[in-house]
Amino acid sequence: MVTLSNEHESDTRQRLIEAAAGMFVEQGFNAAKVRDIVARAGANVAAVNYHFGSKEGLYAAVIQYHSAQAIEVLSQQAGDDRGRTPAARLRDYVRTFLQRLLTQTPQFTMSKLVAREMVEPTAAFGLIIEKFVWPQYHALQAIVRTIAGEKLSEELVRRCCLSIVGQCLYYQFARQVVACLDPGFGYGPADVERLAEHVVAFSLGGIHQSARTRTGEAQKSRSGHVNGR
Amino acid sequence: MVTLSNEHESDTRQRLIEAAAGMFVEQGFNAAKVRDIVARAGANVAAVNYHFGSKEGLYAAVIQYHSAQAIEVLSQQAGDDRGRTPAARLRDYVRTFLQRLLTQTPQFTMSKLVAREMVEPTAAFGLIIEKFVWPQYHALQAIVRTIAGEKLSEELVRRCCLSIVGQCLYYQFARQVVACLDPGFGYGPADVERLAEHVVAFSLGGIHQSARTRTGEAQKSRSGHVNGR
DNA sequence: TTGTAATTAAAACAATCGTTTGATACAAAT
DNA sequence: ATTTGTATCAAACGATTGTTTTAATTACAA
Repeated sequence: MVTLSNEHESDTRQRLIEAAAGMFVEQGFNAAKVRDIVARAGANVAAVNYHFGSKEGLYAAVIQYHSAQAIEVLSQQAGDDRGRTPAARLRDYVRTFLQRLLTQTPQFTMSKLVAREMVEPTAAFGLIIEKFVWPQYHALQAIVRTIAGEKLSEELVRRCCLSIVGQCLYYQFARQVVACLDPGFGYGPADVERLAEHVVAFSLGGIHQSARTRTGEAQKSRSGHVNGR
Repeated sequence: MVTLSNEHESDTRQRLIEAAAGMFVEQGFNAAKVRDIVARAGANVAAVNYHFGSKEGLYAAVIQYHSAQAIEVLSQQAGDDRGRTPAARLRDYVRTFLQRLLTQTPQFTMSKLVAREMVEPTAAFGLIIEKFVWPQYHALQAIVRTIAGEKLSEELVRRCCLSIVGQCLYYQFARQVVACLDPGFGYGPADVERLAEHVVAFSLGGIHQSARTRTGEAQKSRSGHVNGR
């Protein structure tokens, strides 16, 4: 209620949101402790309950704050797809997806919060799915469909989409594992750029192969097109 | 120390391990509370510290117990690769990987614990990586290499491997999201079987496409082989 | 300046966590 | 029978959690 159109608009409130966003991204909702958050914000313990009612309220405020920012960016990027090749659209999709997810920039905090919600859902899960996951998922579905040229069943389109986002999200979910299995990958802009190129190429090949293999007779696909023979 | 060759071998100890394994798989190490574990095991709260010293000790015992069982299964499956086509080996790899990861059978608990360690590492992380992730990773690397026919750089081999396991693990990490985006997927044996077929086909196409695109000039791959043009 | 509301701060609250204690029962050994 | 070692239990411990209280401080209007 005090959120908008209030001339005072406490500075502590904003610092709490930013500090909490960092902690929630780095440690998740449950692992992030309010005493650590207020310490990072330079505020008192009671401040979170005073300004947001509860830890959950603070989390909701964090989501709402970065939501507005993220939706704004999302809307301005959409619409310039006309004339572009389907593969180029997939490239853009994967590249921006990975950049927002993996690079350290304090911008695009929302993408990391969404990823957190996937592995450790909170009360905001439904809202996150509706406002961010579904739209992006549908956009990816459209891209995959045009790439496959209507040769894919709806089920296989879903499978391909999940394969694509699964590849990307694994690098965020399992950072420590990636650091072990691929020590050369440093999550820098250049690394992310090359990763995006791989995911795009890999997924383009995967989509076309799925379109060839068809949906029904998965059982006897031993005699398919890409077998090592 | 008291683990083997002890005639008493408390029954409570075993019940604790099994109950704890379930809780750790379902909720993770931190979210699983010892009072819930002992309740499921029908034991007293003090039993955990009496038999295992601490919650971490219980977790270590769970890992050790299912480790032995899992390594046993792993060793008996290896070695029957001779004469099989590379694609068939990838099919076996993905299928068993997904079955162990996604199906509900109390067997193969280890796979789910390994997946948990990836997103929420504990003190056992290093051991898990060394004993389970590395071997499986190397096996997959060998398969991918033979499929690509030496045309892939080592970096791209790693990328392809991570793309494959990323596709699989996403269905375990983000179960709730999958349930939203693909409500028809029920994690039953038939679902997992069809998913495996997709991941194999998708990945075979991805590997071959990666082998075509090559490693260096990712930048100008706009004129590659599979672009929608 | 004074009065009023908003904000901050120190302290404590109640609940929960992993852990420990001390008593008790039971078994095998002396 | 007594001792010793093992196992279980109810109860409580100390630490940490999110939350609340109460008073002090600040900011702004009358």
